[in-house]
Amino acid sequence: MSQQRPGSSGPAVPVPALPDLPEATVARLPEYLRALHSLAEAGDETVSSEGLAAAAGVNSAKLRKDLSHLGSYGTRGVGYDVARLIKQIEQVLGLTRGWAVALVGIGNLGHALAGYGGFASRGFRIAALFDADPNRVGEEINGLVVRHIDELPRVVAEEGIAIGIITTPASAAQSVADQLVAAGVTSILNFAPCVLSVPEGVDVRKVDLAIELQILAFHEHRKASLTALPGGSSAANRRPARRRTGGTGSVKAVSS
Amino acid sequence: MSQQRPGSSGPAVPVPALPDLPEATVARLPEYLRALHSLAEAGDETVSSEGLAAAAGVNSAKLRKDLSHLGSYGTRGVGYDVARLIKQIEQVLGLTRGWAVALVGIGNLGHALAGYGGFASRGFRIAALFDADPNRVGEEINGLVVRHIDELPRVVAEEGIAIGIITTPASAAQSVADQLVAAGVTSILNFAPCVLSVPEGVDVRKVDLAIELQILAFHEHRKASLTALPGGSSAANRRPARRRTGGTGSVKAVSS
DNA sequence: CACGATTTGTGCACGCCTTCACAAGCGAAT
DNA sequence: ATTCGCTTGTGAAGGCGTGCACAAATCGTG
Repeated sequence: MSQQRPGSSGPAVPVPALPDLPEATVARLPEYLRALHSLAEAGDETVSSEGLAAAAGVNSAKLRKDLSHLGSYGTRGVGYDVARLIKQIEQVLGLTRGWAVALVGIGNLGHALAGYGGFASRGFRIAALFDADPNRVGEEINGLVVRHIDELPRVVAEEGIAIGIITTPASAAQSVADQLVAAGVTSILNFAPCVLSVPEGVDVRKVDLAIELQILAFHEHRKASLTALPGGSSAANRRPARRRTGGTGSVKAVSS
Repeated sequence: MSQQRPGSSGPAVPVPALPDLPEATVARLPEYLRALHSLAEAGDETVSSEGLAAAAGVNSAKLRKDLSHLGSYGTRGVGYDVARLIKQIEQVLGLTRGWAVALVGIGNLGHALAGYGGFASRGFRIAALFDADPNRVGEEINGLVVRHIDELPRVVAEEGIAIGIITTPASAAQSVADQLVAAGVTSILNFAPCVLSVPEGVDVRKVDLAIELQILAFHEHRKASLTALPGGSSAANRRPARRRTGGTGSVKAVSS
């Protein structure tokens, strides 16, 4: 594998040579990053794969393989240098520059996201707020003034915005997505419960809160019907409180 | 924790025998459900796998396989009966009963979720709001009064709450999770950026908004470095606007 | 009744991801 | 210098999920 690794200390090289990362790994890197920041705050200078895996809620073997994909920097017998690994991951994820983000749809959720502090602390700056409703335009949230969506193209260009967040009702989402794309945005985080149609080259990630609840409901539903079954009290086969993360559980079935 | 699905209209067979659903399928069923509701509103009575797949943003073969897992109800040569399929999926997901949900942490995000209309319309009722801050207790949101978290055990029992949503800061999340579990909640949707530790049998799903942005940033970062590469203007190899959903794109690398 | 058009349901092969298990490598202690 | 304990990095195996391609089934029509 190509494990390019120019001196990282010298920020001379912007992007060494993007390693080929499995999508599953990319999705976990941010979680590792968060865990690392937490460890750094606690004063830890190094951490073992076991320790970091626990903090991130994953399997340690998986963690090691993930890190190995980006030309890992661990020291056998010791572990990983926390500060170094943070820089490495931030580099790979492209977080060394700040990203300007446009937020469209200042309703309930949009309002909350506009005021959410969790973005700024992780390299994202909400650079502009938009809405189509003239009554909302002009309102100030967290130091930002809500603009009319017609200004989108100009502001996107001015601020160098590449990422957009859609928090409009589903009925408006596609239109907003089209406008974002037309304005030059190439990554969209969609909170509206609908499928967006975008041209090749534009990335869309969807977050649907109701869907998350429905998935939980399924498991809840299943658990409920399991307890009311022949197997009797399955308390016996419960393991000694194994700790789980957001991870998936296996879905076993009751035969007939 | 009783299950109980009241005999919905007609269908003689209540719950044949919980089918063994792959987790990936479970995660997609809610999306199909949303698409189906949309089709029903449009007046469609039947839909082909191709049509439904398009509306849900997935491959038609995948859709058929997913549906086949729950003892499919399609008619060859015709398609699926929309109303019937809706009932079927709702049955499997356990949405025939309404789920009472507790929301803990009435900050920016919690406030927004408390007022979010997308839950009620999909079978979830926010039954109670909690916060630890005495200043927030008593506030009324959307007809609900914020209670102190000490009341959690009583209210959970009274309202039959099985699902909890955590929208507190990360520092408080673990403690809140413990309290939820102690009160009898067995499914948690966690918005706090941290790993929760819960006993076996409790499901946790995590939604981290900053992580979503970081994943987008990675792809954006990659796209940016690609355009600045030898290949020249890749405008030529753009396909005629292939439509994508929240789905994943493959992460191809630049070999050299 | 027979036929053709259409669409479902699924066997199969492929690729990705996960997990195990272990050799290689590093540091500390003797 | 050597040994010993610990931890990383990875080869290999297994499982899961995806997508193709096609047989089976159903409806409408003549």
